[in-house]
Amino acid sequence: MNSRENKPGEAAPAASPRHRPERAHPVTLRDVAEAAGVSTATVSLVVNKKKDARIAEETRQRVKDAIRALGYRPNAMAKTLVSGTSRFIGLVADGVATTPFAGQIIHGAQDEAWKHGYALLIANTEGNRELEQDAISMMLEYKVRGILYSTWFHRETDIPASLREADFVLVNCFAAEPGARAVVPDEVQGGKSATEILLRHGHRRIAFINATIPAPAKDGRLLGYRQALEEAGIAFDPGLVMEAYPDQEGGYGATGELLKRSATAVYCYNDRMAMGLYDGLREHGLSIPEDLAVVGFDNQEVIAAHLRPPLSTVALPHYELGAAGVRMLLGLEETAGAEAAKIHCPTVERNSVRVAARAKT
Amino acid sequence: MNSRENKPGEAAPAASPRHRPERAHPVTLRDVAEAAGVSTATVSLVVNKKKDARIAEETRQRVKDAIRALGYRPNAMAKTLVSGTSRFIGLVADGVATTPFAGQIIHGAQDEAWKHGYALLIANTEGNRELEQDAISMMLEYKVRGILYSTWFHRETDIPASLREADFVLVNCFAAEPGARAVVPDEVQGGKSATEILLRHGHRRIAFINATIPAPAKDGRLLGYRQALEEAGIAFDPGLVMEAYPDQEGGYGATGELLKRSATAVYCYNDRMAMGLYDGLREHGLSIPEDLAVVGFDNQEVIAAHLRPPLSTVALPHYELGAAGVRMLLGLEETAGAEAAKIHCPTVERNSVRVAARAKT
DNA sequence: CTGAAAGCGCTAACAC
DNA sequence: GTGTTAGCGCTTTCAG
Repeated sequence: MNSRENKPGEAAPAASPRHRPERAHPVTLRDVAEAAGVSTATVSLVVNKKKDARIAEETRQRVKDAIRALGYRPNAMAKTLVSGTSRFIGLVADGVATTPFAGQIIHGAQDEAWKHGYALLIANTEGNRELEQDAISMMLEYKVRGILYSTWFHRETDIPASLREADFVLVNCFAAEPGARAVVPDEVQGGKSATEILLRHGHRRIAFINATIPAPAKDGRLLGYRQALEEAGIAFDPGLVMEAYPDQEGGYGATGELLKRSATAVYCYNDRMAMGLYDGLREHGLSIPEDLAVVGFDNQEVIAAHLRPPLSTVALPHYELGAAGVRMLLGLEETAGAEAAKIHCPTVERNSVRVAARAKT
Repeated sequence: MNSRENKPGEAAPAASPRHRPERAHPVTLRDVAEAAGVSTATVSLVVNKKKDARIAEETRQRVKDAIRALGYRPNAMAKTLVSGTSRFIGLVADGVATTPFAGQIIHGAQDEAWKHGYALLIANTEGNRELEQDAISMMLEYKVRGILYSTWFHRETDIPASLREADFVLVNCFAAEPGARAVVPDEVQGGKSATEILLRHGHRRIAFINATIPAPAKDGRLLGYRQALEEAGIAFDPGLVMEAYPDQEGGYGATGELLKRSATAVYCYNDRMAMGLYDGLREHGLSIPEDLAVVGFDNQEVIAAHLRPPLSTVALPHYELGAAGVRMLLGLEETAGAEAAKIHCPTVERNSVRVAARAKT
């Protein structure tokens, strides 16, 4: 049935100009063995650089030459078949590839996986349950070393049944059930850090525009704010916290309310709100940071770094989440207790906070 | 060395609370065959739903039951080993996972690949030649169906030698050498569309702030601008085109120059410049679109959709690039001539252009 | 030091 | 309709 025309041994001089180099690379271990006049076992040993196996230097060289001459490539599938587990790590995401900054989860996972000799197999499920199921099945069938199950924003999730057939860790999400390994951003510390930037610059009346929609981030960032105030010996004033939809329009819309509070600084739930707030403040003829200092959250590069003035904020450690997820999967990171591991959210200072405006109330 | 304690055969009632379900799933085709009292060939046939093979309904059912009962999963590696080529498509990127919006290339490729039964194997090389080499080797060893070689911004590239060992297509980049399949955005059409938005609203004196750095986008977008003017019967005025660094600061900095040109509308090389320009214009007390209409390019969601007013722009079709790349690789898309396929850049109208300001020069 | 041979799990002829 | 069998390319004892 096979209708290849090249007489074996002939170099097949550039058959079709483009398209598949379909000469099907039939160069196998055996071919190399024959060419070098040794057995396949020997070739296997030199290919895998087994330290213990003592091969005559002369033989080794002969094999290496043959490999080069024939353009041999090991067949990873055969290798995996024998060993039983591949060098793949699966990453199923409900939308990280879609959303701007969370692509960093992929990036971090990929770098870390690579570092340990693993390749990333990704599947974007866009939240589609069925697709997700298929993706996990596929990964299982390809004998992945384990699966990273990630979400594009920090939230609780349930664990698809088939996921349990593999070694897995949740990334940027967590499950109610104890024992499921997970890594998430440390929202509380982040909120605390954000507030502390302001505190450090002498502000005492600091407003917080929180999100309206429930999420671990909403609770955590508020808690961090309160902790920071408390440690600074400032009483928590509920009147200083507002809520708005967490995007530019929400931030813009909150301007009026905010100004009634006569705060000297404001900490926004995220950078997008801060961006809207910038516009609102400008319309009121107010300038940042002189009239009001502002800090955001997320460190959404395109926005934060290029607002005028550039926005001080706290970064969501997406890259680290991906990397830590891989490390945890591979058992390189200690799994502390039953809790999800919390990744530190670093502070990024720019110019939207400088001197305390009319500080000291 | 292995110190697992479960007696084999026992259901292992939640042995270790977390970590690997290391029961190594040794359920093979043969196991199913034995359980169902048929041969492996029969099981293989029902698993792969071969239409032609006529299997007694009763037998088929018995096999299915056995499969379910044992929790059988086919081993994709073994399957691939037999067939010679996997259901993988490799995607090597120099930074798409890193950059905000270009992650859409991954997304589009993944969706399209999945649609045809392929999974995506990705590798982010961050421009590192060596890493790139390793990534390609790995993909070759895993017998990928083909490789998508992509760049995070549209540019010329050279083709790594090992890439030729596979079936490949360039995505968002192109090679000097003819015959290499490639898919890129249609910059000229994009530039033309951007200009036409303005034209359609009655503007005749349209400025263009181009980028300072050389790129296909720089040339293409300018050409499109000129074509649009020409078709509208407007003479090209070199005095109306400026150049600036293509980011917020660049756009902001170009404000002064722009205002000297007394244009009624401006088309910016990208959304980031437009964002900076918004700030500049505002400082001059000018409003958009009344005093000046503006359009951008890229449709960088976080920015364009949420500026005040929301920015009209032309989208870079990243998702489509990824999808078209896969289609081309699979031979589903006709490769027209030796040229790279050009993907249409759709127009996204928002409110930064409305009525012609002081139109008619 | 190197070769022979037995599989890894599955598919595809080809019998029966 | 269903079973037998010969590999796919590689690793790995076990002999020699």
